[in-house]
Amino acid sequence: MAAEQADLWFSFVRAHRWMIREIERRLAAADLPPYAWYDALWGLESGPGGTRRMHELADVLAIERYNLTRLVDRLEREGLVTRARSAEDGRAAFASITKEGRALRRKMWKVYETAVDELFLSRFSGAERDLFAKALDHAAADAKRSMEAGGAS
Amino acid sequence: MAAEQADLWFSFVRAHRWMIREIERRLAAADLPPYAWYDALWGLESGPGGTRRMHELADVLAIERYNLTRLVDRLEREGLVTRARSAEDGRAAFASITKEGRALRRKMWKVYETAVDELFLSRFSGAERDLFAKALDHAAADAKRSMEAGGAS
DNA sequence: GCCATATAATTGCAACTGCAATATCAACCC
DNA sequence: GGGTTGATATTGCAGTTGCAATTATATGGC
Repeated sequence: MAAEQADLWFSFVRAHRWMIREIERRLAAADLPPYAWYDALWGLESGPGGTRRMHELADVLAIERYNLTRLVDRLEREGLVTRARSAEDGRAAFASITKEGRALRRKMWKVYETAVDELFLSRFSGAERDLFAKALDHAAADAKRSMEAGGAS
Repeated sequence: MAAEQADLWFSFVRAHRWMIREIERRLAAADLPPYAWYDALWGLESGPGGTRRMHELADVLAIERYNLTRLVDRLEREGLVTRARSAEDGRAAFASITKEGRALRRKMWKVYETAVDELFLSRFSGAERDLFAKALDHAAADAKRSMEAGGAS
């Protein structure tokens, strides 16, 4: 906004904000839980046997561990996820998706995918999708690296 | 994540998350307020005479009005913004950026811009920036339109 | 084995957000 | 010109997030 050059960044932020808001609205309108639940359920379902260690899941989701703890609390309360502790490493905790969790994720995916396809992906050609996905992955990796370097100071 | 096709979307979300986190980290490391303050300050500074109506500012920032009310509360408490009510329209409220607000925004911009340039924009060529920004603006407009249509139901 | 250090998960508390009122005023209509 | 409708800004409350501990366990040096 201040510099002509930064326009892409501000378009990026704006697009993200509107997309998330509209996705949340559609999920709520279909009586489904918020977007974050989908992410967590898919993070588990995509792991071996529908299970992941907490800190690994936090990494996959790119959220903080303490927030994951409480997100999993909520999912557990709804019977979408179960928790277990490791025998080998007493510190480790695992979360697993349940049958109900899988069913809910599929239902959410229908709404979610439709919105993303219709509002977002339809704006890009196949080649553009590839190109931009690569650039964004690089940016994410850079930011993550910078976080880890700077955060450790 | 679930579909190959949706990869651009998930790259988009991941990149956004890491970028925001890293920007917040750098701001905090420089003893500066959070990212949202920058947005609000710039939203005001870019308006006529550094002033905007509340609901207009909420629109520019793409945040909810009640959140803006409280964000402006915080900014006002720090002397970065002043509030005034309209004489013509008793409902209207205006917010204006102060000298201190402008100074702080400039300081934040240095940190913010550096991060965005270094981590994000550097990943795109000039032509890509244009192309991508346009596509994102379209997606944002679509999502906004869909919100307004669906929200009114 | 014992201590210092590191890692994993969690929790307490303060700050922030979303949703559903509420208060205030404007505009329209008959 | 009084009553209904609509818009603007704000607030109460419940839910969520971030930060700074806290608890529990593992690992490496000696």
